[in-house]
Amino acid sequence: MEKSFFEAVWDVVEKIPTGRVCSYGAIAHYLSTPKAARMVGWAMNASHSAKRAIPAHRVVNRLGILSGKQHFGQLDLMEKLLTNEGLIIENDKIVNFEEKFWNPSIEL
DNA sequence: GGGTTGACGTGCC
DNA sequence: GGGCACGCCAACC
Repeated sequence: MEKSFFEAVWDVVEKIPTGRVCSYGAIAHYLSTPKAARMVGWAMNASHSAKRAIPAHRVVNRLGILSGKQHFGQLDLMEKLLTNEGLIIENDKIVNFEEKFWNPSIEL
């Protein structure tokens, strides 16, 4: 019973340290499928069905934009969560994105 | 098996 | 610098 892509993505996402963020592309690249960044986002969409709690708010696109905030129910929720973890959000974008960026390929 | 989808990324205008 | 079009690949119907 091999883990599906979703589970593999979730496994990586839930390892993102608090106060750190990651991009879909970085996760996809870590899974040796750099072109499949869209699948990571899709896995996030399916994270609601996951048994474990997936910190999907720590996953943004490569620009550090909270592209998936509309999937959190409240548009303020994702930003609020990240801000609560010490990140700086401005116009739905992480200001200190590069500073807080967490690359699984390097740090994991 | 085939077409559609999607919380992306890159390139081009 | 912002916006649009194409590509990419796995899951879903």
